[in-house]
Amino acid sequence: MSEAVHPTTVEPTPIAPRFTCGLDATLKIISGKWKPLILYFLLRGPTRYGELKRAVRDVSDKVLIQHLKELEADGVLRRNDYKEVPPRVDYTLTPLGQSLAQALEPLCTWGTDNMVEMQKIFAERDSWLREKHA
Amino acid sequence: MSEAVHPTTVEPTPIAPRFTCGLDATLKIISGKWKPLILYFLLRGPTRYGELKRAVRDVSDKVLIQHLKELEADGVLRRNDYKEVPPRVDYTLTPLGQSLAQALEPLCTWGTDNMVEMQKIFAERDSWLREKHA
DNA sequence: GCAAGTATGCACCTTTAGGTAAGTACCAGG
DNA sequence: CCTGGTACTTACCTAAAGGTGCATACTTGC
Repeated sequence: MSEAVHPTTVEPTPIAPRFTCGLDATLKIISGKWKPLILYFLLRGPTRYGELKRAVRDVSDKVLIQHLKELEADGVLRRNDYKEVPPRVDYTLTPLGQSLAQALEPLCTWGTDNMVEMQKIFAERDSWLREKHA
Repeated sequence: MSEAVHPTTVEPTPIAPRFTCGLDATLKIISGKWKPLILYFLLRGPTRYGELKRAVRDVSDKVLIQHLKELEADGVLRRNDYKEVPPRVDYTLTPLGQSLAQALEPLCTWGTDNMVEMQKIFAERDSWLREKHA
């Protein structure tokens, strides 16, 4: 590599900004197995923890909480604790989160529109994996 | 809950389709550290392996190839092998892939629009992690 | 009085996604 | 003739993401 020839040339910013486009930034926020689902579901309005848990099927408590905390720290949702005796908490999208969730809609639509092909693809994918594993 | 009252009502399909909406399906396809980036980049037209590798910074050969294979198997892109002596291969989006990549645009836009806030958030996130780890 | 539901916290464990480093077959260029 | 570039492949390893199960503190319903 030609870089190795240079005697450690400049490069004064070790902080790599590294954005192909805004996509990198977005992905950093929504990466997490259930995060897109959570955000998208919250478009329906304030949601209690329990509801969310039931909505986002198969998510474990640990991970759900963890994701919620991260999303809150990232400023896309807000946690509301009503300080009631049987705990009562709900989650809302911030304006930022709302716009993000809306940006997810095309993906949702795409999935819906191509549901049939997806079914086929997943079926093939599964049998393909089975062969490979056996 | 009133559901518990019902004596194990119907539910004749044990094959769980499990789609909150099409989002689940979409996520199954684009989940992979670099997949969204790959798809989005391919919107620019046929791209050789090397170009792609250089475009999607920091991706390793192993993973890039792997992702490309999966995306091909999922029918969103096509691999073109020109069977030439120094290998020459390029990748193109299928119509399906094209529509998918287009559905990613809002995410990209969102990231760009909120770049400033993202910078702040990531900075805070990092120092937050550092505290926690130390 | 005991189970269940509320929203979590924590310790532990497994899985797997991704990275590293090597090798392949072939050719062009210095 | 040896290095570098093409597009991969394979074996191996690690870090991290996610899952499981238990505990909490309080209340209401059976």
